[in-house]
Amino acid sequence: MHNSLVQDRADLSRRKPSSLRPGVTLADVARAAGVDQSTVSRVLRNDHGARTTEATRSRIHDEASRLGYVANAAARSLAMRRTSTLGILIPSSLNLVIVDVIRGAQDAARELGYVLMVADASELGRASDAVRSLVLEGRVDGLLIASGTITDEVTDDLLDGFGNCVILNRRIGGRAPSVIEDDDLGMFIATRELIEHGHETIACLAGPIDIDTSRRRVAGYRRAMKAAGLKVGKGSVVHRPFDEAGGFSGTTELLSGPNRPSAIASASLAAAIGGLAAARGMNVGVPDELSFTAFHDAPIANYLSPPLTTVAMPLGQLGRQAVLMLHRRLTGVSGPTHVTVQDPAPRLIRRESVARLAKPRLGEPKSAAVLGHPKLLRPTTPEATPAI
Amino acid sequence: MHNSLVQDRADLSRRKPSSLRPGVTLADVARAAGVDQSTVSRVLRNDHGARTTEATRSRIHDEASRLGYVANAAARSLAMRRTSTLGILIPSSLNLVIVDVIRGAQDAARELGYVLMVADASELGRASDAVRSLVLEGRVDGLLIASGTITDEVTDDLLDGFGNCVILNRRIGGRAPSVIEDDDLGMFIATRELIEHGHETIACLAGPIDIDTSRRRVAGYRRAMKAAGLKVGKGSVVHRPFDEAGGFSGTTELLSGPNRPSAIASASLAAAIGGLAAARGMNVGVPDELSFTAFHDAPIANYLSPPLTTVAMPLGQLGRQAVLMLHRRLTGVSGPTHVTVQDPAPRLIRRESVARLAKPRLGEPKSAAVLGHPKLLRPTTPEATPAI
DNA sequence: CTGTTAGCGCTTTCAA
DNA sequence: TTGAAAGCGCTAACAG
Repeated sequence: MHNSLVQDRADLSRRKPSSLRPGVTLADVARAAGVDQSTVSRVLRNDHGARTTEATRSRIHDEASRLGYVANAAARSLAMRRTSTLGILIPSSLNLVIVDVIRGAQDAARELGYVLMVADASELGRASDAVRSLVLEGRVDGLLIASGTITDEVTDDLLDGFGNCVILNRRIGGRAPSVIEDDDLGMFIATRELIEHGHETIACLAGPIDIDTSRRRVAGYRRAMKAAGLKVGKGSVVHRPFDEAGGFSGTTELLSGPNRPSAIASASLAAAIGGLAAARGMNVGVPDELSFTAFHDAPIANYLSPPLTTVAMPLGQLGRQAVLMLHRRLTGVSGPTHVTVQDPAPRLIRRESVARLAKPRLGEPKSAAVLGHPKLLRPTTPEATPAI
Repeated sequence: MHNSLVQDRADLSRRKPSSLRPGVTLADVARAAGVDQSTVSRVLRNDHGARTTEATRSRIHDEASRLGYVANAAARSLAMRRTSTLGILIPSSLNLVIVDVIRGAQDAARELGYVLMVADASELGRASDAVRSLVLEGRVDGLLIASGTITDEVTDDLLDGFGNCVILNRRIGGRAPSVIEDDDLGMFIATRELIEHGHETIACLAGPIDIDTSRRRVAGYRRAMKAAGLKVGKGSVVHRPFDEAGGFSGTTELLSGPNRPSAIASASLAAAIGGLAAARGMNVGVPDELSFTAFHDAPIANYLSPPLTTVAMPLGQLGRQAVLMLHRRLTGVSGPTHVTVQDPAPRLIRRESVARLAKPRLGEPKSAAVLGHPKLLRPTTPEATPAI
């Protein structure tokens, strides 16, 4: 009596122009199966103490699938006080490599039963607005921050009001949990490759000076130089944004300076692309007159002129580990709050942008006097990639 | 006894140390302001009939901001039966240009009061899973589909159960609302540029043959050829995936074929990058021996060798219009269900990959004698782009 | 093993 | 102008 009345009213008022969901609810299934909705809830969710008759159990499942029941996320979130959703804030200028991070994070999130919601860091103009709409409005249980644009200020806000976030590839005053790649090692490997090809005057095309990620990469470069007993000349490290234009500008400066390097280790892929263009513009042949390495790998590296030698970092693991850490925090499991992804080690991918230094410095001939032997590495097999 | 055991177990597993939201609710504000929560709700939302005393009004605002109140999205969604969230499905292999679409969509969404949730089309393995978690679970009010990976099958499912979606840059059997760019015009413009430089044997590096986007681009190419009275030779249109590898392979085929083109109009940017590499690999100089144009523009085009002449499409508007259309549908406002973005017209960006045909074709091999006149266009000024 | 009963935090009639 | 009350669809004690 009362019930049917309420029911009708609900149906009436629900007649919005276009209904969003199929609209079949737990109650519908319950009615159809002749049980209470709490029973349906238990069964459909495999509730722990779910000792249910096989009969009702299957009846419920049948009805549910017959009606096409899907639980409503908002209702569930409200009742459970958790959304099972994780957010990831990415730089507004989507760079070449972030997609690997996202993919890794997404896979891990799915495995743990979360939905990953990616948000452009410029989504609401400023990052703090994004934080507001995601975190404060309770759209996500936790947040991955993979954007260098987020200022320390915003991050502080975040950390104060909301502990459930982890920073990717950036360390901020040790306060926020973070997972980083081994930037130092990666850059070390790239630089070493250059050194092993006989280069001694090696410059570093670094990122913005105020980002610790950038500093770690420079550190790896310096470490390699030191290990080889090489000096880092004055002005051999230039700081520029991690993009093509930055690389162009930085490389131009390096090549115009007093002691021109015979090799450049770039701290990013995009900058290396710009650097290649700059060298070309100054008629400096790569790799004959200038060797070049890039940090991070992407398919495009294969198709540049020349194909770029890069060091591929375990970006997918970065995303995955970040999700795992976040999950631990959300579930109260203890664990490290700062991890450096080591597992798939940085991998040097030799292509054609590094050559042996043409003439040895100071009559110190390198034993393997083979000149640059650009292996004619064929680009990889085409794989399907759809249009937008 | 038994019960408390279960209880304990539950509590244990539920031990979520860190609460997700500040947790201040409408009731808290109401209590603090000494009014009912319904009043707070009205005031804070500027309810239309909100005839409220200025006194209570400001008191409520004060308390709300003092307490740092932010409405909970789940509760609101549940009560209002809408999430004010829009989803956008993007290709798992994030291409160079999708970011502009996302940005346009995001801006429009924000203006209309939506949050845009971007989801990798491979989020849950298959697109239909993504649809499930977004649409069926009611996480979004509507969905933009900007992914060619989504098969027509999945799309059909979508359309059946859920009308509130619009397809970007793809038309599917006329059933789903869609907004597309003027692919035909864009390709026409690129091809015409080639024609105006004296080329007659012009090939088209097209996308997958079964995607209508791709067909429209080819149509533009053909239209330009026809308008100039030029013939499209047999095998002058090759279909490949819209990526570097596809472009590499397609270009290789074109350059190896019987009647080698003096110019290639690529139907995507990524493919053009691969094409440039292929030409290089075959020692075919661009633009001296081969002119090249690409469809869509991105900063990287400036830094290739040679810098690519492209046609920039109004991708931001594409995203924006799609959101507007979706919003119309959600609010029951009528309007066109198929729009072609015309407003910022496709724009040809001349760089250095197109040269005047060295000498009139006699169907003879071209000597590398006369060259074009590559303008030494400097790459654009560096702009800040942060690291991941 | 299943049903009853309270909410989760918010919106929204309907009264006052 | 404001308050009371009834849900939105779901989960989670608790009782039977």
